[in-house]
Amino acid sequence: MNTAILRQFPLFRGLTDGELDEALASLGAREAEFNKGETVLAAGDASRRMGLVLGGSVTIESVDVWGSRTILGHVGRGDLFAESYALLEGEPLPVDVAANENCRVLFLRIGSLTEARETVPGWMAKMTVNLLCLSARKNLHLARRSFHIAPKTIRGRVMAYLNFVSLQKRSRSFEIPFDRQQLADYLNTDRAALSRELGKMQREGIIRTRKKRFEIV
Amino acid sequence: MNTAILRQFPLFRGLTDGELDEALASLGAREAEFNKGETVLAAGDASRRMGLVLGGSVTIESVDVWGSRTILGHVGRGDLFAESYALLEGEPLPVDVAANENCRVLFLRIGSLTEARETVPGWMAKMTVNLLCLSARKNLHLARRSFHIAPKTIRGRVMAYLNFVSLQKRSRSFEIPFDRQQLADYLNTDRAALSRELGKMQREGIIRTRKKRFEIV
DNA sequence: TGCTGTATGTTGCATCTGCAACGAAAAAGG
DNA sequence: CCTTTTTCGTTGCAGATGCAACATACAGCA
Repeated sequence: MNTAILRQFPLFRGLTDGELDEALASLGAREAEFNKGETVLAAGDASRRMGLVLGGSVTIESVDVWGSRTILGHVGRGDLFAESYALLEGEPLPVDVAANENCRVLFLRIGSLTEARETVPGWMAKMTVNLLCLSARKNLHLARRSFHIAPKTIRGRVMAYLNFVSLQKRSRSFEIPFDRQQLADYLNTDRAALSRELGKMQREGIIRTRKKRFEIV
Repeated sequence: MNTAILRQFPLFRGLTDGELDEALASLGAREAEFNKGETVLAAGDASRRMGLVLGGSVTIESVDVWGSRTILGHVGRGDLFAESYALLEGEPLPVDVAANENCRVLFLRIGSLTEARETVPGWMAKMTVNLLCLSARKNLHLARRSFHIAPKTIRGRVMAYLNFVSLQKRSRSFEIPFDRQQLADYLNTDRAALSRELGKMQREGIIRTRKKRFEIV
């Protein structure tokens, strides 16, 4: 395992070479490769492992009792998955994780981070802080999206989202990181209906848009 | 400040008396009372404080540029608010926090928890772990709700939610913690439309329900 | 018991949305 | 330059949803 590469990831930020080795050993680090379509973690898994995507990407999906599959999100290089479940006892994984393309994953049993102990090794203190930051950031994104989806009309959602990006970029003219289909998925709506509403908003002079570029009038 | 009471809260779990005192001092703990309706934290606040509700409850709300207010959530005794923003630099608070009723709040500047340091005091290690657990748990709830709201029809949302509660309680018959209005709010839909759909599902024999009691057939 | 306020069910209606299908435009690839 | 693929806009239509208004059931209380 190439520790030089691992240290690039936020999860291991600040760790010395020695600490990184200790950490990997203590957390039962195990690297694995998956081909596109293979199952990385199955729902119900109680092995308390989280994953760090070293390369490629995985998909979080849910299969309900009727067999219909819902994509809940994508996780790319450098990002974690199943970390909340790995941390909390008694929370079985409610979703499946599948390889979105050929990918490499590092599994870590991070449950031990939360066990009470007399003295805390340096690597553990640092990784706990790193995990806390990552968790807080994921929290921010989840809360933000939940806010953008809250309005019951497509127009309301579009406004909430564009308003947010505009504030973030400090400009009334900006580009969004989504194409139409992705924006529709993010806003939990239909692409055609989204296009229709965007067209209507343009005709009303509220916004101007071409492709990923938007302007709020 | 009554430290005996504070130690009941998960945030301070495992801290000794001495550690708790140190922690409160180092984090600039400040207790404050608010009357119903008063602003606890205003959007844009960059003071990097998080809040712990000691008594009563507060409301997270957002006011958009048109002045319309949206309730994003309630935070009750023992729960935290604004912790993700307090932890992450450069993330201004995007929402308002207001007193839902007369309440007492403990403010803490927890940003220092993430600063690199040579030696980590005991209280800091413990509180970091506690915060990590709380953050992970909040994450779980956010992800769960986002999953329950993902279906585009009311029926789909109801099924997703009831399916989850049923699995959690390991029974096809159970009570939910929401009344109709609250369930509608949680599922991001209209109460009347929800009632209509529940009635339809009953006539179709999919479920049986009276008040908060549900049975999946 | 009777009164009152709250929670829940019901319904009409205008509107919105999902879905499917199609064509144009742009991008990608030879 | 041409072909193929992907992205995007448009539209018809059936069905779902939000909203408002009202009826009913139920619980708390004098």
